[in-house]
Amino acid sequence: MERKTYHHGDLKTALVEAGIDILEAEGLKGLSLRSLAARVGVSHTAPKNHFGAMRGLLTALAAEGFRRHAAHMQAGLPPDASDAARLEAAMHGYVAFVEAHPHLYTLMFSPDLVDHDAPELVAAGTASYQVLEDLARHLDWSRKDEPDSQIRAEILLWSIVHGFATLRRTGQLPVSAITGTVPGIADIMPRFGGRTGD
Amino acid sequence: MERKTYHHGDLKTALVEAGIDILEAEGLKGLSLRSLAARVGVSHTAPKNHFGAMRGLLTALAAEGFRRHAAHMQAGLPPDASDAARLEAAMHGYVAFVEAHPHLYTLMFSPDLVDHDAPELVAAGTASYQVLEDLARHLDWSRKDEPDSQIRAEILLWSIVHGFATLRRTGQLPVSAITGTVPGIADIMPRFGGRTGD
DNA sequence: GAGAAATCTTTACACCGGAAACATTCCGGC
DNA sequence: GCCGGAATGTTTCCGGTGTAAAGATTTCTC
Repeated sequence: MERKTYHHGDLKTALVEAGIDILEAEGLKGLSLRSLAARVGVSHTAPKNHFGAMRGLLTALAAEGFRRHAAHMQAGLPPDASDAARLEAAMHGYVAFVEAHPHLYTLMFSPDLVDHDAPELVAAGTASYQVLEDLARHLDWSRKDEPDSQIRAEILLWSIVHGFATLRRTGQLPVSAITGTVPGIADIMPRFGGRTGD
Repeated sequence: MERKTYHHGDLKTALVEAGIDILEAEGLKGLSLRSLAARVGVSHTAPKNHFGAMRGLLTALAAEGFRRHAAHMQAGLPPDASDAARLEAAMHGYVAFVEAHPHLYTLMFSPDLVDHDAPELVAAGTASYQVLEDLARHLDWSRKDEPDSQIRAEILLWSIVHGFATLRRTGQLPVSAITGTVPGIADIMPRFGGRTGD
């Protein structure tokens, strides 16, 4: 990739986009500062000006991943459906995103590769979590014997969807008619005990 | 580390032990063939004879991780307790192991680093999963409207414990009185809908 | 005990992330 | 309009990494 001007113009966003492209095409092992810089048409030390070091770059990629993750869930919500149906759709979207972008999702949950305190990453991750939380809030998870049942239900919900998606992504779950299809998540939702209001 | 003989004698197991030590002490980034070989007192190409390449070594470490994971859950089971209490104990043991060995557990679920088809790894992983499955089998998860409720319940169970543990490990869950303690897992078990037989 | 196989070392290579010094461009204050 | 500092990008160099190839040493097998 060539360019005429000494300055790139919008190198930071170009690096993030190219980085995600490489990540999705070749996985983390194919993503190096040098391969990335070459694709954008820049020297391999140019990214340092924008991301500090490799960790900063990966942090930016993870943050962008969270933004796309949240947007993907939002985009798949049926506008006029019940709260339960909307939550179910978000869970489907969650799992589908992981299946479509396994390497990106893995990076998003790789605290050893990423600066997990970076404000951009925290904001994006929180916003992503909020999609599920907002939908769950409208359902009634209360149990009289549990004072914190709402937050517990949210954590349980997130654990299920994250756990199921990562088990599938890591190939631990056999892909069969029972376990392989994303709708399996919805099928087990009635077990929650929450009254969905249908 | 020095040695007198040209041949090490039991290099393979020594490499696995030292590899896990490094992994737990310094994380994956601190584990290199060279650092590992230096610790064992061997040239950095010696591991190739036993593991082929880095991927083979990491696969062996992951397999050993699954064996220790299963053993840790087994060791914590109360012998004379109810089936539900034993399952609950196994879930606690599961989460506790992840908390105690975060880097090792991450490696165990890193399909990009590991040869996920290696017989040794498949066997160890299956055995680990069997611990939970065997305990869950004794409980009644049946729902008349779900033909595959047993396998669905197992997957749900595994998703919850794996999801919760990895969310904690990756620092996504706030560590508070509500969400930070491992017993939180047990608290939400009644939501399963399974009749625990207590 | 001799030849084959296993194990370990040495050497070399391509690639990597990062630091440092330098080149070029942009931009705000005059 | 221009000028000096700040951004941005390049070049060069360094230590570290995994792996391949060839040679050294030991063990195993017949």
